[in-house]
Amino acid sequence: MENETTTPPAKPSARTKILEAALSVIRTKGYSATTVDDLCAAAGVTKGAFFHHFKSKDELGVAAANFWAEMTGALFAGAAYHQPSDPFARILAYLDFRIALLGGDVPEFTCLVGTMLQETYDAIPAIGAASYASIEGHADTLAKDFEAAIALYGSPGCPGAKSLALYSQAVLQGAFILAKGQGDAAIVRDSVSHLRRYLCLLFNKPEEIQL
Amino acid sequence: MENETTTPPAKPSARTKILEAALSVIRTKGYSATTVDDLCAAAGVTKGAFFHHFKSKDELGVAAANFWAEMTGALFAGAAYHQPSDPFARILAYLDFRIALLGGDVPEFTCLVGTMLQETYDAIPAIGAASYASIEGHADTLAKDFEAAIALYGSPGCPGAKSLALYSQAVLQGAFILAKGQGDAAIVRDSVSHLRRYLCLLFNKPEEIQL
DNA sequence: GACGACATACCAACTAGTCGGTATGTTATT
DNA sequence: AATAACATACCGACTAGTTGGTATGTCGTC
Repeated sequence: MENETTTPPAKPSARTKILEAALSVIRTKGYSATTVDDLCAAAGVTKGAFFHHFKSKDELGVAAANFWAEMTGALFAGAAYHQPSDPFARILAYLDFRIALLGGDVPEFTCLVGTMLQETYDAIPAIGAASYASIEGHADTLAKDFEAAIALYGSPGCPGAKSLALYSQAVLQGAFILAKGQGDAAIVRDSVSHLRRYLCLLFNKPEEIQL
Repeated sequence: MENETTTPPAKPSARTKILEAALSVIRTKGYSATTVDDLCAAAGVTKGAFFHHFKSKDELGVAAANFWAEMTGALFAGAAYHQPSDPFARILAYLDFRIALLGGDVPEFTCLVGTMLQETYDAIPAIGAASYASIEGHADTLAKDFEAAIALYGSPGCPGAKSLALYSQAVLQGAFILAKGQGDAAIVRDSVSHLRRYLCLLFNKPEEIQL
C-alpha cells in the first residue's frame, strides 16, 4: 500500500531485507567482521540474490550508509522536537529525543555510520565518505537550529552553528564508543547531560540546566 | 636502560616489534581487517615468530590494548601538564597537551583502543574489555585533577569528577571518528576547544575561555 | 645438549565473488 | 489475445584466493 523509497517496488524485496539486516549485523559485528554469508543468513536470502542487487560487499557498505541516512533522516525529520517555536528549546528537545532513542541493547542504539567510518576510512574510502556524509547531513539539520539560537541568544565570541552541530555529533559518537565498553547506555545519557549543560551555559539559559 | 614490561627482555625483540607494528597497522586498517600476515610484514618478522609470542590473533589484540595502555600511560605520566599547582590549570594544560599530540596523519593521532573497542566489544569481549580498561584507566588519572578542581571551584550541582573525566574521553573519541571522515585533525582541535569552554564555564573561569 | 627464539613450509577452513539455470513478469508485434 | 523476445529477481553449487593456525627445522646461547 504505502511506499516511498527511491525505487518503485513495493514488496519486502531481497534488497530491502539485506539492507535492513546490514544495519543490525554490522552494528553488532562491525563491517569487516561481517561476511556476505552473515548478511544473507540474517536477511533470509541467498548469495545469488545478494550479488544480484549489489556488485560487491563494499557496494553494499555504501548502500547501507545511504540507507541509514534515509532512515534516520526520516526519523528525525518526522520527530516532534521541531515543534517549539524557540530555537534553543528545539535544541534541548533534540537532546531529549536522542535520550529517548536509547532503548534496547547496545547494538540497537549505536550508530551504523560511526562504526563503519572508523573501520573503513582508510581502506574503503567510498564507505567512509558515505558514512561521513550521513553524519554531516544530520549535523546540518541541527545547525539550522543553532544558527537561529545564536541569533537570539549568542554572545560575542560564541562558536559557530556548524561547529556546535558537529561537536554535538562528536559527543554522541564518543559516548557510543564508551557505551560499548560499559555495556549500556548510561554514559550516553551522562554525556548528553554534559552537552546540555554546556549549551545552557553558552546561551545563558541557566534555568534550563538541570533535568 | 629502563624496561618495565611483563617479560624481562630488553632488545628490540620480535614481540615488541609486532606490538609496535600493531599500533600503527590496526589504527589504519582496523582490527578485523588487519591480518596476521600484515602484522608480520610490518614488523619484519615471520609468522613463526608471531605465533611463538602470541597464541592467537585475539591474544595479540589484548596484548596490543595493554601495550597501548602502558605506552600512553607513560607518555601522560611523564608529561609537563602536571606541573601547575592549580588543579584547574592542570586540566587546561592537559587539553593543550592533547592538542599538541595531534601531529601527523590521521592514523598517527587517533586512538587504538577506541578503534578496537568499537569493533570487538561484541565478538571478542576480551579485547573490548582490555580496550575499555585502557580508556578508563586514563580517565581515572584525569579524574584526580577534576576532584581537586571541584573542591576548589565547584559550585553546587557540579557533576562528579569521574563523570567529567569520562566525558572528556568521549569528546576526544568522538572527535577522532569525525577526523577520520574529514581527513585531518581540525575537528579534534575544535572539539577540545568546546570542551575547554565548557569546563571554564562550569568552574567559573571566564578569563581562561579563549585560546 | 637443552632450550628459547625465531624461520620455513604447509594446511584446513573460510571468504568474496562467479556462473549456469529457473521462474515470473513486461512489452511489442501480429 | 496469443506469442515471441526480452528483462528482472532470485537460486545454490562452485572456485580461486586468503586467513588463522600448525608442524617441523635451524641457530645461538647458557
